[in-house]
Amino acid sequence: MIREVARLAGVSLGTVSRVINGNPTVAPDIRQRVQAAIDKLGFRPNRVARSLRSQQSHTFGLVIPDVTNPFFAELVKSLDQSAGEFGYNIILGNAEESPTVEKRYIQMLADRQVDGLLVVPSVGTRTIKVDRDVKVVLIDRALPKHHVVLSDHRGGAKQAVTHLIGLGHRRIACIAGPQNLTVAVERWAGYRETMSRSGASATLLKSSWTEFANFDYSSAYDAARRLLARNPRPTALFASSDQQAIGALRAAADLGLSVPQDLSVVGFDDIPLSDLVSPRLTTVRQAVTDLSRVAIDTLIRLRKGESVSALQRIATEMRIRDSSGPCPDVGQPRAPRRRLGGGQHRVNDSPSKGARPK
Amino acid sequence: MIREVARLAGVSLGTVSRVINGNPTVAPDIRQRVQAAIDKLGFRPNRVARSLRSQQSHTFGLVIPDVTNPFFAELVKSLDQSAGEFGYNIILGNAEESPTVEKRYIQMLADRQVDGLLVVPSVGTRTIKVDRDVKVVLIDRALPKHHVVLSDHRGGAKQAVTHLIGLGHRRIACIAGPQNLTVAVERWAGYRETMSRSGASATLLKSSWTEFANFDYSSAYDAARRLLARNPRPTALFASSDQQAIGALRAAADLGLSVPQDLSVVGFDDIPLSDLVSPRLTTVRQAVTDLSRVAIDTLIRLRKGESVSALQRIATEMRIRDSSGPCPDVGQPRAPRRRLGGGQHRVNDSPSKGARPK
DNA sequence: ATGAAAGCGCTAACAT
DNA sequence: ATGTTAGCGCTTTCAT
Repeated sequence: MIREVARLAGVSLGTVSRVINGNPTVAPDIRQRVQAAIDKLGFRPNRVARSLRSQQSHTFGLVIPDVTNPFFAELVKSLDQSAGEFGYNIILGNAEESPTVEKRYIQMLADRQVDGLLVVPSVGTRTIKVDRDVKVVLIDRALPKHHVVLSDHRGGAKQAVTHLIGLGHRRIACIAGPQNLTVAVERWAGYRETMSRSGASATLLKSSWTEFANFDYSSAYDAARRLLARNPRPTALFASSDQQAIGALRAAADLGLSVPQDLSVVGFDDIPLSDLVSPRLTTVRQAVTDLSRVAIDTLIRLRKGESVSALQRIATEMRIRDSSGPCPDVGQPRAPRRRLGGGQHRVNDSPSKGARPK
Repeated sequence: MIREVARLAGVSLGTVSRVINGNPTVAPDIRQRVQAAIDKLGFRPNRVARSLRSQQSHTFGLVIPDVTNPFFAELVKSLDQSAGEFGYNIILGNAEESPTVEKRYIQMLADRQVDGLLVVPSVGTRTIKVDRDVKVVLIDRALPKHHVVLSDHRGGAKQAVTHLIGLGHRRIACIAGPQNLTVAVERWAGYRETMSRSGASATLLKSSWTEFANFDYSSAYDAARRLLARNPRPTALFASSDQQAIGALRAAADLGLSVPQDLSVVGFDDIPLSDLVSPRLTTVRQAVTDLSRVAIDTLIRLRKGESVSALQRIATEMRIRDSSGPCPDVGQPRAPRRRLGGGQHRVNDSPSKGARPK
C-alpha cells in the first residue's frame, strides 16, 4: 500500500509519510509527485496503524446517559461538529444512565487510545476512573475533582422565575429534578433564591410548592397533577426541563386548564420541540454550541498541558413564547402585560440582557 | 505491558495473548496464573494494536442523517445495544443529511478498519462507495445494489388508512414525505392503494388530497394548513411521520379544530413523544428493536461470507390512541354540528375498540 | 501445550 | 531534503 505509492513516486516510505502528514521539509516537486501517486492509487492511510505508531487517534470519546434525550442528542450533534472543526472525530457511547455501562464504555474508549474523553456522567456516578492517562472533560453535570463545562443553571432558573414574577405571578410552583444531579439542584436553588428575594412570603417556599420528578415527560406529568391539585392552585409552574414542562402542559390540558390563561408554564433547555408544542413553550435556552466549543477547546488545551480553570459556566438566555402569560389573579394593576392574540406569536428579546453580573 | 504480565506469570507473550483471546489450548493452571497476573497489574489490552494485527476491530460504523431526529436517536440506542450483545461496539457518524458529510464519515470509518458499516443514507445519496472491502447494510432507506433492512412502510400505511376508514372516514388527506426517499414513496403508495381499494371515489385521490412536506414539524405544519383550507375539508389526516403528525396537530389547534372531534390524525413511527402530546397520537409503530437485531445479524453473516437476502422487511403495528376518532360526518347522519370549545381537551378512550375487522 | 519470531501499516529518530 | 531503520503492542504462524 504505502510501499506501492513510494515505488510509483520513486521515493522512500518516509517521504510518503511526510507528505501525508504535511511535513514542510519535502520539496514541492517531490510532494507533487507523491500526491499524484497517492491519488492515482487511491491510497488512504490506515488510521489504526497511524494511531498505534503515533499514539494519537485524533478522536475523542463521548459518553452520554441517553441519546434519546433531545438535549443530549443536540449536544452530540454540536460536539461532533465542533470536534470536526478542530480535526477530531467522536466516538459515541450511550450509557443508558447507568454507571456500570458508562464505566464499560469509558474503558473501551481508553483502550481505543482516544485522545480525550467527554463525559456527561450518569446519575449515580461518583467519579470517572481511566486507566491510561486520558484527559476527561465533563459536560453539563459536575463531579468533584474533574474539569467541567456547564450552563449557568442557577442563573437560568433565576431568569425564568423573574420573568414569571414580572408577569404578576406570585404562586409559582416548581417541578424540581432529581436532587442527585447538580443541574437539578442548581435550578431548584435558583428558583428558591429568586422567590425569597422577590419578597414572596415564606409560606410560598414551603416544600409543598415543589414537587420532585425525573427529567422526563411522564413523571413530570404526575408531579404537575399533584401541584395543580393544591389549594390555592399555583398560577405558574417552573419546570426544570422542557420535557417536564411538556408533561406539565399535558397535565394542565387533562385538568381542563388553559395555558397561559389559567396557568403559565416555563421550561428549561429549549429543545427544538418546545417551539412546536401547543402552546409554544417559554423556556430557558442553553447555548449548546458554546458549551460544545468550550468543551472541545478545553480538552485540546488540557492535552497540550495548558492549565484550564476547572469550572466553566456558559450563560443561558430566555426564550419567551406563548405558554407564559399574565397572572389571572392580577386583573390590571400589576405591570403592563401582553395581549394574547389568537394564534399569533411574537418572540421577544431577552428582557434581562446584561442584568446579571459576570 | 503485556510483557510484564508474561514475566510475572512466568510464561511467554504468546501464552498471555492466548489467554486474553480465550484460546482453549492453554492449560487450566497456566490460564489461572496468567489471569491472576493480568488482574494484579490491571492490564488492559490495547485495542488499536489488536486491530492492526488481527485486522478486525469488533466495531461497526453507523452513519445516520441526523441524531436529533427522535426515530434515529432510538435507532442508535437500539443498534448500540444489539451490537453489544454480539460483542461489537459502534462508532457513530452524523451526516447532517448531507451526502458529502456522509461520504467523509464512511471513508473515515473504513480507514479505521471497522468490521462493517450500517448506513441510513442521507437524502441525495445514490450509492455507498467504500474503498476497503467493508460490508455495508442499509437501514430504513433502500438504495439499489445494497443490502437493506427496513420496515414494511407500505403495509404500515395501509394499516393506518384502513383504521381511519374503519372509523367512518372518507375524506382522508395525506401529508406525504419527500419523494426522493423510498420510505416516503412507500408510505404514500400504501395510502393511495388503500384509498382506491376501499372504493373511495376517484376524485378523492386527486393530488389535491396530498400535500408534500419534509419529515419535520414545521414543513408539515404548513402542509396541514393547506390541506385543512380545502373545501370540503378532510375529516382525517394521514401523516408520513410522527413529527409531521405533531405539526398537523398544531395546525389543527391553530385553526380552532379539535382532535379527534373535528379531525382525526394518524402518524408513523411511534416516537416516544407521540404518547405524550395532547391529544395522544395514533400511529404506526416501527419495531426498532427488530430492525436493529436483524441489521446487526445481517452484517455479521455477511462478514462470515454467508449469503443473505438483499431486502428484509420488518412488520409494523398500529398504536391506537386519542388523535383518531369516528368521522364527524357519520355519527348523526348528515347534520354537521360541532362545538368549537375554547381550549378544552377531553381525553377519550379509543372509541372503536374491536369494531374493526382484522 | 507453549515458546520464538515475524510482522500488521505506519511514524519518527537517526543518518546522509 | 530524503533515505534507512527501528519499533508502536499486539496476534499468529511455525517450531518444539
